[in-house]
Amino acid sequence: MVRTPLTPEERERGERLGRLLRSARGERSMVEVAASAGLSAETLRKIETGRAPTPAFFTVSALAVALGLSLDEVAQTCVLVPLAPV
Amino acid sequence: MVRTPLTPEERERGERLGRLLRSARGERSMVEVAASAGLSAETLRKIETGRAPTPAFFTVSALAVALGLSLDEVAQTCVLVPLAPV
DNA sequence: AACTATACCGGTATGAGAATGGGTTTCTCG
DNA sequence: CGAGAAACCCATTCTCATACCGGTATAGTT
Repeated sequence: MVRTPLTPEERERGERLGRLLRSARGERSMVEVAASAGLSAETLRKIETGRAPTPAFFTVSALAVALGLSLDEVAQTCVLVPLAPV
Repeated sequence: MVRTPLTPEERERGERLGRLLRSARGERSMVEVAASAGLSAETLRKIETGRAPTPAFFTVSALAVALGLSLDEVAQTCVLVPLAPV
């Protein structure tokens, strides 16, 4: 096995990331935010809809800057799923 | 052109990210940190050496957790390169 | 009704991340 | 000297991110 396919958990994580980014976008248009972050609107749409569940680090970083988000908060929101609590 | 090849600037950015992660690793071994972050040692080595200049967001996120780094600081350190100074 | 803007969707193409395995070097310790 | 760890390097392979295209749907405006 060379490259493990994405697990359902990873896809759910991507969906959480997408929902977070979309809510942060608010009323602004996809085209505007995507241009502000330096990526295509199609890519932004796929990330927001969860169809690109594991985007590149600097892509998310640019989006966080464009949306005024903290990367640490973004990561925590997406990763901190209730798994194996104490 | 469907997928633009990485520019030299993007590769330099990846090298900065790699140097930052390596210095944060300190005396710990690659195998240990990679296992702690849930990725292979080869992948960590490629990221540290800049041969994987645009790693996935959650990969860097897991590394930041394993190394005790702030994602925002990581992003700033890598993106905030002295370009076009006054 | 026609036009515009926005977003969704499927398909296509390509570059690159991620993992594996094998090989090499260097260092340290028994 | 031999064994082991640690890091580097290369080749291969699978999967996916990114981008562009065309088409569709909806809502708002004129």
